[in-house]
Amino acid sequence: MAQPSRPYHHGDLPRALVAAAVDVIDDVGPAALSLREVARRAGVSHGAPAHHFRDKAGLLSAVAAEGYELLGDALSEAFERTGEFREVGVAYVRFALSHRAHFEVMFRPELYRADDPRVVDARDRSSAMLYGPPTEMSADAASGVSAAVAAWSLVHGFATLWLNGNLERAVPGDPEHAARAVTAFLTIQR
Amino acid sequence: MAQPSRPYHHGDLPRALVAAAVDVIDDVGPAALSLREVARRAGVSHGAPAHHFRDKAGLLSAVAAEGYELLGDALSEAFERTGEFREVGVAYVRFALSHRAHFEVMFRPELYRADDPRVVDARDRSSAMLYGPPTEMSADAASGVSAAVAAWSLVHGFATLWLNGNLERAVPGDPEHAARAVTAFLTIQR
DNA sequence: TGTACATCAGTGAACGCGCGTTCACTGATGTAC
DNA sequence: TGTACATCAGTGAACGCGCGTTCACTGATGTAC
Repeated sequence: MAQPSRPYHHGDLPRALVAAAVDVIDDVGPAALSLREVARRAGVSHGAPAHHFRDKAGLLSAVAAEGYELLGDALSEAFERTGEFREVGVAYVRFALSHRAHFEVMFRPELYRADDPRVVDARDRSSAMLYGPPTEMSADAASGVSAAVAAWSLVHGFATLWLNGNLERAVPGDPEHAARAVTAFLTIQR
Repeated sequence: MAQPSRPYHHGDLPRALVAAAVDVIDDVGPAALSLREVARRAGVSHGAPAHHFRDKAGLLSAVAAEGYELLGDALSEAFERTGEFREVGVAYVRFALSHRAHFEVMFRPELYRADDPRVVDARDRSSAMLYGPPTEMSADAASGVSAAVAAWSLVHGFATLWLNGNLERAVPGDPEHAARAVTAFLTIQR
């Protein structure tokens, strides 16, 4: 009987490498990620990642793209489920906290190729949920944009501060609950 | 006549090294900073930094501490000058944009020793400006904390998104003006 | 005024390490005939 | 059914690099006597 050990061909190494990269980032942060450690965790030789992603920026571009895709999905889902823009913001925070590695890469564009087509597509799609959710914005367009920027800033700042451990003392409870409470201070008519 | 070249003793190498570190971070970001490059820019041998800061985390702790000190100063100054809590938020954004290197280090505590006494002191002092500015908070304390967290999140998120280039399309003008506009969406009674 | 000594700041050679990248290779798979 | 060949995936040795840290040293300064 042949050993059931790993076959020579992996099957879906690109996906496995992205998963391993997320794993590494959870442990050491996005800047300290090395291709060799990713290969190690995926159980392949250290030359293998270059085959699929060319270099480190290529791999992180895939992580960022996947992140924006997941974020876009999460935001649409929240709006469709509740019909409330506020819940889109809560979903943004929930995404950041539950996909920390993706989130951290996404907002460090110097680490990957921000003009990668898949990244651009996915980013535009999730931006659309933040700037132009499928309801009418408030009367004039400029203040509508400002309102969207204010909302985005609020939830992005909350998520960032939470991930950095800056809110632990002030907001000891469940972060999602706290995020919902914090969005109550925004006055956005729609 | 003796050459007016650099004397053997520097005079204030610790200060020069922190300044060089800020310079390096402006160029390559806080994660890619190396002690050797800092020493190179300060014009000393690569062994010299260890004399004053022990290691990289030590140097970055000094950058973070200086950052929190400058931030605390900026926030108090804004409140004393205008008497408006909103202008404290605008000052927060102004600080982040004009001291990018400090700001980026401050909010990446994994890069330095967050329990360094000088860091703790300076951080507490600037936190006090965010959480307990010298006016009475709104009626009940809990919602006062939430309000402060909301305000901090808003300006922190705005600054972070701006620094990452995420707002360029939506908010093309002067960031400080945009920041002031965005804070208008916060309803905080005081 | 001068000498000896302690202290501190900065030097530069040396070390070992993990990294990214390259490249000739081998294993596995699919397809044409 | 079988054989030859092309293609793709993954290997592993090799390279050169910049890094952090260590350490014996040398230069400069201050102080005691």
